[in-house]
Amino acid sequence: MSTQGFDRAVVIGQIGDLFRSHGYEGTSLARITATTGLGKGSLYNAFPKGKAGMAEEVLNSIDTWSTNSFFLPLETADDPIEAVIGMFDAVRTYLECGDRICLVGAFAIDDTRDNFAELIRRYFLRWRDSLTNCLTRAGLKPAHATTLAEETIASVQGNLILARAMADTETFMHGLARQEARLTTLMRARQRAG
Amino acid sequence: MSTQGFDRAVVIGQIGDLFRSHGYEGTSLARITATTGLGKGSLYNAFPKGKAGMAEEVLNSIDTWSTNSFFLPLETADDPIEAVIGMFDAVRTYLECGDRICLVGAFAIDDTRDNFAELIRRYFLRWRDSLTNCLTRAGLKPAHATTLAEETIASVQGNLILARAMADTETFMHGLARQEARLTTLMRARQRAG
DNA sequence: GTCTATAGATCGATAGAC
DNA sequence: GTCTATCGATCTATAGAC
Repeated sequence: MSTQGFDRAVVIGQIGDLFRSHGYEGTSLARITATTGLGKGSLYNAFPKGKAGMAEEVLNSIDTWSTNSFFLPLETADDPIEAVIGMFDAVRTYLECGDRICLVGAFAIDDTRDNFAELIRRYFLRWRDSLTNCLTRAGLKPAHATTLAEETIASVQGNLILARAMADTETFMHGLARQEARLTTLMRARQRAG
Repeated sequence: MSTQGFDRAVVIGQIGDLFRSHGYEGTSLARITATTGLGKGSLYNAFPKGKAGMAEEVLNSIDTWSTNSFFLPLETADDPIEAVIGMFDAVRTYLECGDRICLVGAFAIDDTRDNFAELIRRYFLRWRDSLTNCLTRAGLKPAHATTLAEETIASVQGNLILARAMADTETFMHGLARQEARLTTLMRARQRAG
């Protein structure tokens, strides 16, 4: 039975935020019990695979959220420019203007990656390919679109690190705004040309 | 006396690589003794402040290396274009074409940052300002130069994450090459105009 | 399903022999 | 200066009462 006395989605969100703050290794079960209010018994009942299982579910929930919020819109929206703008808005909201990190990217940095390699790889491939798809439908050449997509994702991840390192979230917002303008300008130029 | 039976620089390099692979929290003293071949007694004799002290020295050694390898050249070289190319070469060498991560950036991601905030902040500010300085001397407007400098650092950090996430170092090399071409093209244009 | 108690390993750090 | 032995705390995970 799945008659649990707590909201699984809420708990997954809380655990995700712990991973964001302390990293995978730095997030102890003691911290998780303190934040969620659940005992270890409840946690292991809900997540039989322990901490690794929790991380997997957190990553999957991020994937689901991203799919609904911008992967699918990028792949199917009638107006590609709107979809790109929507992606930047979603990213800004999700990353709280640079205060919050991208957990998938964070896990990719050290050997935490090796434990979730396929999930991480799929996530970034999907992001790149859905954005490439969108830019292509806007009239850009596929090779150019792929390059732009990779540069956009790198821009998000890099500006996040830079903003955190300099303790200045405006750095993140400005960097994202420039990249957004770069894409929309190119798309609008194609729109006028076509 | 500093009569130690080992090469301190080598040990610092080994510890730095451990931090790169496992993160700060994930790097245990057991791992450090296994890799360096030094017992805990030797380690605490050499680093009285323990793991935090080791991390501080690792970060300082990276700062020193970067200062000599590209901060100072960016600030003083007669030929700004050469200095920018030299910076990209140094970064490619240091990060082993994307196989190795930037430890300062990695520490900036989670709350490890809080323990080394000033060191991390100073490092990225110096990088940004020395590159801005170089681009300005090449004839670019200061505001534009600062923006380009931030975008370049973000590009390095972001392409590193992207390459690791997709398990493809070519992504990193291509991203870096494009950013390098972007900067040198702008500088050469100013050179012809001036 | 949730809790407390606890196992067994490992953590960072220290003490003391040599 | 380097080692081994060990401390007390903390780690992930499990057992068993309720």
